[in-house]
Amino acid sequence: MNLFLSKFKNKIDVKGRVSIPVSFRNILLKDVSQKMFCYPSLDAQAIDAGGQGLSKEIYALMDNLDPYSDERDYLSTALFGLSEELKIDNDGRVILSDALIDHAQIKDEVTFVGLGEKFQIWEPLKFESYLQQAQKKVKEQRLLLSKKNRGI
Amino acid sequence: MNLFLSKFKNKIDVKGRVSIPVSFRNILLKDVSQKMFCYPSLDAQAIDAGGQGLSKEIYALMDNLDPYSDERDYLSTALFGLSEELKIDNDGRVILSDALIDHAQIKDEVTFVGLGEKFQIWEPLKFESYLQQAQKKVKEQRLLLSKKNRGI
DNA sequence: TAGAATACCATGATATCCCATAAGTACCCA
DNA sequence: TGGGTACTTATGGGATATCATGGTATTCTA
Repeated sequence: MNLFLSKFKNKIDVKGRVSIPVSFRNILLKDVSQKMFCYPSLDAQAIDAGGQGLSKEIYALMDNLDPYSDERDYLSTALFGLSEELKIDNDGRVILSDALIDHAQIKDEVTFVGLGEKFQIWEPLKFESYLQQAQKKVKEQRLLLSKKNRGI
Repeated sequence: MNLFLSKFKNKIDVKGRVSIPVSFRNILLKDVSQKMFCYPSLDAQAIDAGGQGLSKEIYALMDNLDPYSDERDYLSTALFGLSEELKIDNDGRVILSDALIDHAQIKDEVTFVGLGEKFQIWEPLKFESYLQQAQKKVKEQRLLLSKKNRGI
């Protein structure tokens, strides 16, 4: 099982190119599409990204919704309207669209964060503060967890 | 079953490499991945580490949570975002990431401490004081217990 | 044909590989 | 039992490969 793990901070050059960390890249390049699927994260100021698995997951999620519901309209606008399949170039780089950059408030550096079956792309400082928040929440809930799962 | 036992103090060289104690290494190398899975310990200033078993345990823990909950987002960020699968080189060494070194306040030496199914990596002095504290706690517990059950 | 997108190349930093060595440990046999 | 020999392990160092990143050339397209 290949998971997106760890975090990496990379630069965006004057042409808007950014290197995908090699460990993430290798997972993405196993797909036939050779693309990076991404869309604005629904609850964070970040970009959600992954391979074909993630794109299929999103399609499936949409399929479960009532075709003429507001919910579906909203989701398909929020997700598909702004989602992209970015081509990975020969050097393992992608160019993020203006819409995605805008959503995540990215400037000239990004932090890639592995989340298992997908990953996120953040503006580095925004991620650091989110991480602190996440760690705090996890610690608060750790007592609950440790009763079911020893030692983690 | 193979358990991580005992403790070992090893050096970190100028390239950041550190030898995994051979008894630990042999357990890790039984996995196909040939990797050491690790992440910052949630409750100690140390690194938690182990083989694929540990990584699967974490993955299973995550799988039990609602896919679109805040709880899952926080936990996957704190765990997957900060965990790593370090490659073990031909000489049985790994290179710890800056983030891990930072968390554990490691300089140029580390203490590997076996904890059964996983192990921890500590800055040696920090581990010694933690150990003393732990032993003190154990003695206190003993006194309490021995009043009810003589001779434990 | 200009501008943008894409492919191709260059480079410094760093990780990885491979070999050397010293200290320790196990082993063997007189 | 003692002493020597062959392994094992931790650690150091040089050579090589990889990666992120910057830049140039080529192709596409409008």
